[in-house]
Parts: sequence; structure tokens; C-alpha cells
Amino acid sequence: MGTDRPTLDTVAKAAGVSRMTVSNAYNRPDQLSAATRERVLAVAAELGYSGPDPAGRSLRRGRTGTIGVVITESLSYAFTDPGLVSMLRGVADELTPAGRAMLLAPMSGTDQSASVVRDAIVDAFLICSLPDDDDAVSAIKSRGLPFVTIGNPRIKGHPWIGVDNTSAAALAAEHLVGLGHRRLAVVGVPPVMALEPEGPVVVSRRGFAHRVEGFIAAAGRAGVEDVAVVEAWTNSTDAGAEAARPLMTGRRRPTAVFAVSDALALGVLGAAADADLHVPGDLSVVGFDGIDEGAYSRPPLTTVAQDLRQQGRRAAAALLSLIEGGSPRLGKVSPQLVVRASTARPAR
Amino acid sequence: MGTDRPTLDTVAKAAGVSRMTVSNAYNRPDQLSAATRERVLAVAAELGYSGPDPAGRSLRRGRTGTIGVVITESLSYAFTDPGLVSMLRGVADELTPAGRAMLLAPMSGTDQSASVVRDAIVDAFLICSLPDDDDAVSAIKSRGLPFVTIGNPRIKGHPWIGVDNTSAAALAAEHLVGLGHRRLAVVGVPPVMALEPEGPVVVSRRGFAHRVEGFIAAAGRAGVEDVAVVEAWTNSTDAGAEAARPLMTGRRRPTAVFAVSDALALGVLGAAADADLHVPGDLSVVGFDGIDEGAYSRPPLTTVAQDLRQQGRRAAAALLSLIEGGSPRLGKVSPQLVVRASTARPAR
DNA sequence: TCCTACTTCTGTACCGATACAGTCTGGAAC
DNA sequence: GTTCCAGACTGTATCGGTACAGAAGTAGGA
Repeated sequence: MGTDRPTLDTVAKAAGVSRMTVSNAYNRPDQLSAATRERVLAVAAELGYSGPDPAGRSLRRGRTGTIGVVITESLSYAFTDPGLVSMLRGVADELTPAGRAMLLAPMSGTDQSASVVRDAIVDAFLICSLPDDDDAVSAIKSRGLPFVTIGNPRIKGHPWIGVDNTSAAALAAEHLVGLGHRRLAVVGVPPVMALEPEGPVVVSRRGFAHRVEGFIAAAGRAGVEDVAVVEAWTNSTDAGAEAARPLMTGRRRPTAVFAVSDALALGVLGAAADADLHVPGDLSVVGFDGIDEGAYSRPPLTTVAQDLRQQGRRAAAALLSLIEGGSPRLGKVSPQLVVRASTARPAR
Repeated sequence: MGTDRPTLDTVAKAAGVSRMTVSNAYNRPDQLSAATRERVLAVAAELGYSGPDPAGRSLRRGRTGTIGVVITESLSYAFTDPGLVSMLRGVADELTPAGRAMLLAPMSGTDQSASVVRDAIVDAFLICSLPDDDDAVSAIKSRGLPFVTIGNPRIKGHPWIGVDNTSAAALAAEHLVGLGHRRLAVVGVPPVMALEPEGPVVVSRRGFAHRVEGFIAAAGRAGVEDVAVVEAWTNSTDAGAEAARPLMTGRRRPTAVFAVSDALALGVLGAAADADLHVPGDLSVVGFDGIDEGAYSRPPLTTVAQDLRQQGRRAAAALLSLIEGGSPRLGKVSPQLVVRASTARPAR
């Protein structure tokens, strides 16, 4: 008694029509007379009924209108990664005109990740940069909903989009060696849990390791073996700066640095400035991803661009098509070396 | 017949128990013997049943485990705004330990925004920076779900958190005037639709106009009337650079610029560098928001920080408490003037 | 032996809506 | 005056679960 939320039934009784008629007033205006419809809506408004309850509707209809997005381990971390954010932006680009919402699952690192996936009220999943053996991935598989993956788990029978990190990193190596650099360094991120203030977070699912290997291998093929490797504790600008600091001094310091992400690379630029090294005069820097900020840094960053926004867009489009029963094709994206002002021939 | 997805019933029949027992096997292990539970789960696994369907469950339970987040007009734009992203990060911080997911509603600018809100399968809404008269706001009100607001729509009886943009901007003015600047400029964002590549987008819901007014008023109180105002076409680094360019030349160019967001301010730094003006020697720059990037720019940015991450965090915490039946209190956040290296006394 | 107390499991009634297959009404067609 | 039909509305079953109350079965104590 009292302040119960009105339902279809409440409105139906109050308007003196059947429940179906109220439902039709909202969903199929052509199934009833305009007069009745107006009356029903008026009664509904008076009762404070705001339309069919989404939960009931989605149960009956069998679809929810929302897409689940599952990223790395920690949502909080995801928002600090400009690459992931622009990927999300691409997803949003595609979902907005389709009128679908985006459900971000909070992957808490350890236990719940799978249970969050099991409880997600969605029509389909978009997986981005998860380890192959992640519990969330198998949970998604067993949900039996359509899904596509970006970057990491490549699952047979399901659309996938991404770059070949190994050959992409080779572009950076070839560029630097081509400019004449002979002492190189790589700033990577270890493939382990990083301890963030809010807890342990796996940050290296985006093929960072392959980028390091690909860079070293390509440098080797080009005749350069002198490649120092340092690891940043996480994929962020300040971690990049911190990791690069030791590379800035010494007689045999590298003349060029490849960072496995633009976020790190921006940190390298900062560390260089702090060490009074001029980029690109004293040090060349190459990043990876092609985030917008790279174009506005001082100097603008040379990078291996992979257009994450577009990947997000295409993945989302594929997902929508999958939901409609289509069988979209995705696949490898070609990375582009974007040469800006952070690389040059080494000083003599 | 055939490949129908298994339900509780399917599993119950196959395991020779009642539907309730299967349900309990998942939700209340203490309600049945370990042996039965194990058998039920085994049968479920064999049938490929991945646990209770979230839609059915949420209908029956009356809660969904997800929070709806409604931001400005375009989701795509939201991801380009570092301030909004860090606010989202704060929300994620709070939601992750609670095991709740975050539903981002795609506000498409015009029509659907309200219908997306009506169809959102959520327990509560977090509204961020919407105009008071937005359809989505009234749609949320009529849903009758708990909600809190950040920044713009301040609604009686619902928790609100935000800064007083007018007095916050005054901090910037007082700082600059205190340093001795007498020719000032403001980079604002007009309170209108901006035309982005993907369509018209309202970008000025974050109190930009109040910041401009607050700055001018405070400068006036301090005896400085010479305040030029330029408008960026959107709230982004490149728009900020573009808008600031005309301020960089001329005999009577301003000696200090206040940008209504850090994103814009970073653009101002870029424009200054392009014009060979030294910051802070030739030009002081103050931003607004306190985004992380401001700490790593060259030079590090003086800014009026409002800790958006924390606001997101507190708003989300309040929302969770509201869902639990609590009556949380939020309120005004005090902005902090963070003085870094982008401001100094004007050159003689 | 009977009774109480537990544990374990089952039955039934919803949660709020929509699909589908009618039923009813009034008017056009013959 | 029937027959037929389109349009407007209603009844019932069901979507997939869970809450709650009760029914067996099992043990321990008097």
C-alpha cells in the first residue's frame, strides 16, 4: 500500500484498458487508436509512470540494448591510458548512433572479474586486451553471447582486430637505424602485476612484450646489437620519465629511445628535458600508439600509430553486425610510422 | 528444439532436483548439502549452463548491480576531455570494490538522450554536467531511481557535488594580479553547440561561462579592467592553441592568460612556444581543473585544481550509500590554486 | 516412544513486461 | 438483411529467476 511504483497493470486499471493496450501505447502506436493512446499516456503521466520497466522488458524481449566492454584488469587504470580511452571513444562513436549503451565492467584484478561478466546485463561483449587465460574470457565464452576482441585474446570463430606488435615495433627500429643511430634503448613495461595505489593491476596486455622483442629483433637484423632495455613500473607518463632517467647520463648513453607506448614516450621527453638533453638533437624518441597528445608535445612525437579509435569503431561496428545476425570480418590493422620532430640523425 | 540455451529449469530436470535447488546452488550454498550442490554444478557445466541469467535475476530481485552515468551530450566528446575522464576514473575507483558495473549512456545530442535513460537497466544514476532543462534529467527524475549530480544540475533533495566556478576563477585572477600582471586574457568556450566532425556537441556544461565571468569580476575588483576574451571552438588542446594564437602578438599583448580548462591551457602553452614566447618569462598561463597532464607539461602548469577524480569518487560513494538507503551528504568542493612554473612576475 | 530442532529440499507465487492468438465492433459490399 | 473484413482491443502464456513458506527426512533428548 502507498507509494508503490506504478506498473503497466496499475496504469491499465486506472485507464480502464488492458495491460496490452498500455504496452502498445508505448511500443506500437499503430495498434491502437490515437484517442486511446493519448488517454493512456495522460493517465500514465498522472500516475507518474515513466514507461515500461527496462528490466521486465529486456527479460521478455530477450535483448537489452547494451554492449559490455571488458578491458585489462582495472577500470581505474584504463582511464589513465590514453590509448584505451581513445579506443573507448571509437566504441562510443559507433554505439551512439545505434542508441546502445556501453557497460564497463570493473575488473578488480583477481576474483570477481568473472562474476562481473556473468552478471552483466548485455547483448554482447567487446573484449579488449585480456590475457588468453583470463577467467573473464572463459566466462564470456560460456555466456554464449556474441563477442569480438581487440588486441589480445584471439579466439577462433570470433572477430578480432589488432596490430602485429612485432612488425610494428620493427618500423621504429628501422627508422632509427636508418637515421644512423647505433646505440638504442627501449622503455618497456614488464608483463607482471604492477602495484598501483589502489592495488595490484595487470597492465601489460597490450602486446608490450612483443613490441620490445620486435624492436630488438629488427635492430639486430639491421646490424645494431646495442639495445638497452629498461622497464617502467606502469604504462604512464611519469613512470616513463622515471624509467628513462638512467638513460640520460653516461658517456655511452643511447642516442635514441623507443618507448612501447606514447604515454611512456611523453615521459621520456620530460626526462630528457630535465637532463638538459635536446630532442631530437641529443636524443631521438619514438613512441607507439599515435595518441593525440603526441602531436602537441614539445617536440611533436614520432610514433608508430595504430589508430586505436578506429579499431574501437570497427570492433563495435562488427559487434553490432554480429548481434543482427551478420558475420562481419575484421583483421589485422597496418601500423603507420608517423615521423614528427622527436627523431633526427644523431649528433656526431 | 536443439540448441536452446539451458535455463534453471533445464538444469533442474537434468539433475533431478527442483529449480529452487539449482538456484540455491548458485546463490546460497548453505541452503543445500555440499554433495547436491556439486552434482548440480557438474550437470550445469555439462549442459553448458553458465549460471542464472542476469536479466531474469534482476527483474526478480529488483536490482541490477549497475550504475548509470550520464555525461554532457556526446560520449565521444567525453572521452576527449581529460577532466571528465578523471572524473570517470574516480567513479570507477569506488564502483570496483563494490563489484558494480558502470553504464555509460550515449547522449546523442538531440532526441534519444531521454529514451536512452528510460531504457537503462540500472539501480541509480550519476549525472554529470547536464543543463538544468535537459530532457535526460527529467527522464531520470521520472524513473524514480536514486541519483546524484556532479557540477551542473543542482536538484533539491538530491546529493550534489561541485565547485563554485565563479570564486574558483577568482583565485586565478588574484594570483595573476598579485604577481603584477595588468594586461590579462581569458580563453573560454562559448556556451553553445560546437560542431565536431561527428556532429553538433554541447561542450559548455562545466561552468565555463561562470569561470570567465568570475575571472573578469575578480580582476576588476583588483583594479584590472584590461581583460581580453577569446573563445575556443571546443574544449581541447588544439582548440586552445588556435584560440590563443592572436593573443601572442602585438605590442599590447597580454602578459598573462587564464584558460578555463587545463586542456585549453596546454594549447596556450603550445601556441606560446610556436610564437617563441617564453613561459613564464614572456607570458604567464593559468589553467583550470588540475589534470595530471598539467604536472608534466613544459613548463608545469599553474592551475586552479578541483580534483575531479575525487569528486567522481565521492559522488559514486554517495550513490552507493543512497542505494543502500542511506542519506549521504555532499556539497561544495574547495578549489586549490596550484602554483607551478607557468606563472611568474611579468617582464618589465 | 514421542517430541522438538535441524537440515535439506520442493511448490507456488510472483517480478514487469511482451508475443501471439483471439474477440468484439461497426461499416462496406452484395 | 447477411456476410465479410479491417481496426481496436483483450486474455493468456511465458521470458528466467528468486522469496517465502512449508514438507520431508534425520537426530538427539526426555
